[in-house]
Amino acid sequence: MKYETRKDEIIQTSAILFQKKGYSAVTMRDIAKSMGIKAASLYNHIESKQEILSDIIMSLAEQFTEQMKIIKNSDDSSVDKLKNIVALHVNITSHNQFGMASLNNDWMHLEVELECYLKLRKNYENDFRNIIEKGIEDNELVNGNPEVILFSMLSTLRSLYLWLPKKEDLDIQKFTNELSLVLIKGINK
Amino acid sequence: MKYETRKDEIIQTSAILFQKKGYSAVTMRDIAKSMGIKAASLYNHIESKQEILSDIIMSLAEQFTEQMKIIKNSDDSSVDKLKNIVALHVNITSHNQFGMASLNNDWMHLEVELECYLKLRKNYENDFRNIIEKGIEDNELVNGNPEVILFSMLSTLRSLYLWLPKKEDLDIQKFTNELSLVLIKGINK
DNA sequence: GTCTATAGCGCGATAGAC
DNA sequence: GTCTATCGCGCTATAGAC
Repeated sequence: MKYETRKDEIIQTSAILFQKKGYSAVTMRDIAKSMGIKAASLYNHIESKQEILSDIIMSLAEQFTEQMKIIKNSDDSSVDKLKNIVALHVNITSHNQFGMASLNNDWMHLEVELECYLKLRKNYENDFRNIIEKGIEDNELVNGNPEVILFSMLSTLRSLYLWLPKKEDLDIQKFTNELSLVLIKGINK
Repeated sequence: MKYETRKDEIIQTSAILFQKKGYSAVTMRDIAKSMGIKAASLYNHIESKQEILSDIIMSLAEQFTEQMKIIKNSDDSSVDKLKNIVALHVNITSHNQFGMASLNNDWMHLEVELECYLKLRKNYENDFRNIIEKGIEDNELVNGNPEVILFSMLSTLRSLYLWLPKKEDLDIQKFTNELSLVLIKGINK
């Protein structure tokens, strides 16, 4: 069976539509039509359109938070921690292509959960930054601007949702290694 | 004077609002309110909401197309061409922070101009890819996967609009150099 | 659990006074 | 060039039959 519950089907169907046009441009009628039912029927399974968005975004934000906690508390070197962060983004994105679009582009349309989301996001970025700064301090990384390094890596990792779907027959493990090489070792010969 | 024409003011004001909430979530009443007039008055200067979006996106797309033509036809090395592309993105983004958000996130809401936009975008990516492939061929760049290199660089450059505004007292030249270093030389010691 | 019907509201855009 | 008033439509969400 493709979906565990009808609510699950609504959320996954919505995520696909939200990726294409964004939360605001997708109507309840669009979602219902994709499922072959009428818009009013959706409300037997969900409270509101807002609840759909909130479910998509917050479950992903919590996955990132949980995994980052494991990575930052490990005994790995800073470079290995960065590689684990790359792998984390590739893994979550490959299992939630569509939801990642909402996480990146539609978080500002959250209502009650907005503040909580922003806090999780800020903490994640701080953990990421601390790992980079520790790597520079320990002479594992070049003595560059940690903000620029953070920005570059995070921008690439946050864009994975746009790019992974294009490579359907992708070997995830191989791709993760290639991306780590480009992001960490650079491209200059 | 801050704006050349009233139409120019509408477009720049809209770009700021589009960055915050996206094209679909911004209403003509929002735009008018930001300018201290009523929504109906906007229509003395523009044809439609769609025209605002189209003006923002297409003028930027044409700037990128024009500058890429100069870069790809120059006699520079591949690495220098890549550095010029970095500088191009930093320059355009620093002068059009808000419009770059629409270029990245709201292009799918274009109507008559959608096809033209997609063509310009595809050509731009092809030119970028060719420069990377030439660099690998000539042994200037490491023998990595050119698609992964393209993806990583383009993701970072396309996210600049999110990041440049946070660094208000930024030395553009210095930042361009730092970013080129990170993207091309990598961060590993 | 899905349907039809519809409430209540806000949207983009237009008409016409000033 | 801006205003008030309004049209026609589509939106989220609800009520109640089946």
